[in-house]
Amino acid sequence: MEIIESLPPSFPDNTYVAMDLEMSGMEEELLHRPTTGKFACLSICANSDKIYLIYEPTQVSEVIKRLNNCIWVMHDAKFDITQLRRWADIPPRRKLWDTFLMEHILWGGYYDKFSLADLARRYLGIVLDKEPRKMFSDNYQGMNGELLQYAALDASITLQVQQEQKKYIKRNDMKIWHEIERPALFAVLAFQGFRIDVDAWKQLADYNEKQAQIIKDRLPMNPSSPKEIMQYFKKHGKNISKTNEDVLLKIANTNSDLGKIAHDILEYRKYSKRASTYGMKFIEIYLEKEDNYYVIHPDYNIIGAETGRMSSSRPNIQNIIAHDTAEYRKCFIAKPNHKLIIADYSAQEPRVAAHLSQDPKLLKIFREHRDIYCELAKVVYGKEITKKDPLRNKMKPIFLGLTYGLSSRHLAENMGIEPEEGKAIYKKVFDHFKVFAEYMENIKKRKDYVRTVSGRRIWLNPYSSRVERNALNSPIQGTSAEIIKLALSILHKKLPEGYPVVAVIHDEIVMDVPERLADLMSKKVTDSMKEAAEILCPSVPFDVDAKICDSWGEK
DNA sequence: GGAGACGGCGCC
DNA sequence: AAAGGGCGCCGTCTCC
Repeated sequence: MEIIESLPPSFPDNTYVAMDLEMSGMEEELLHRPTTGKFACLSICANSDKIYLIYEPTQVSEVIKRLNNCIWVMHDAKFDITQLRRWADIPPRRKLWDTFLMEHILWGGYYDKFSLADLARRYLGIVLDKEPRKMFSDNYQGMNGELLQYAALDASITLQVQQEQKKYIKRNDMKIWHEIERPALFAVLAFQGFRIDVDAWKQLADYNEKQAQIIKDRLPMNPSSPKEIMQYFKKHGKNISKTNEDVLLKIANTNSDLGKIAHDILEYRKYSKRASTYGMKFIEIYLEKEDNYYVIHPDYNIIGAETGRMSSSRPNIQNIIAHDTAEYRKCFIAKPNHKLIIADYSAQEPRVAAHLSQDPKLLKIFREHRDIYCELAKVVYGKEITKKDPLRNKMKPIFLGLTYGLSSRHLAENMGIEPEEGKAIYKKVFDHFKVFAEYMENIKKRKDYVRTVSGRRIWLNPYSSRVERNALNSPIQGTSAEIIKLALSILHKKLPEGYPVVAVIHDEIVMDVPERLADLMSKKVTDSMKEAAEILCPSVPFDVDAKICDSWGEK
């Protein structure tokens, strides 16, 4: 391996060129933000034996310029591009190969590890020593011989992995990359910060911390310890093997001393969850000042789940409390003189299921824009109900449950009915939606892989007890994920300058736009979401609800 | 003292 | 007969 400590030349057009950026002194919690750390080096490699290294960030823009017509190969390009944009203009580009995302497209569900070291071992039989990386984070003293080797090797390995991956990549995998994942990557890179009402959040954090402490003080054990809870209950004549909400709620409903304890533990759990997961840490670590207000920028993982769903972390914005209270989402607000647009698909997964199964009765319901849950009530109870009927909410878990293989027994438990009744409900639903039932029966037999509508493979583990449920659910969840990703990128292309998306939550897009543009932007996001669904699931119309609000917590 | 598993629970 | 699909984060606990 020859290391050349200088700028790379201009390679011929469409040369695969691996790049790997090393940063020093990055804060662990903020690896996804261009706000901490310093440029250490960039290694560039078009031939795995010859690596160019630069140490000066001032040279980044020249490198970018010289390599503009090459196909960039990066392992987790989201990180490198986020950081490199501190020193050079890098618009969305077609000529990009992300070995990390490509590996997910190829082997989602098959492997569960996707680091460069994992890929090096899988494809090249090389065991990478990740120890030297620590020298970039702790106490960085500038480049030395060992670090130089390490940085150069990463670029070389990335290129070699890409060359191996290429042998497995089929035409359709490239289509998924170029039409779904790569555009979604650049859309996510363009997300803007989500403003937070810091004072309101702090007040919630304070309050819940205090409440949790009050209850903890009067309990005879550490209520955060399932072990201690079980020991305590055993000592008082009640054997339990789990201490989750279902179990404790049953005890809490008995009129006894233990019932009071169980009730208190559940209360404690509620407050302490809010004080910890949604507490001060959320505020202290991730806040960024922007003009005279504060925003957060979560880290979106483009393929966060094996199904293709995105995930979010640092902080996870996709699990902010929504059902019990709106006060948390009310802390997410529009910027000064702006409005939030909250747009979500109505019954996205049932529509996807209709498209995948081509069940004529399901298709008819959606084509006539009827409400799937009201229709379900008709099928199950023979009752015509309106959207306001409380029965409608009871129907929701039925269809959702079906799509991930919920057993009739658990369905009955959730609905608070007898197991036989649960069974009867399933029978009625399957008898009515016959083609859907056949689709489910067929797909759950698969043991190798299933596909989404784009043709993405999701590998199954035939030895897992979940294999049937995964087979049922993955095409539906995975297709839904593709729809929202495509919607994000269609919207991105409509708004290349200043893409005002601030969050995406599986079937929902949140934008923060100047008030005067609110109606226009609301239409743009709605149209983009409908177009995306139309492209991937053309047999079903998708309805989108869009609201213009001041906070995320408004109904 | 740190890593990782686990129980638990927030969301879609 | 049968752990309800997918995540990330927290505190606890075990192990090294």
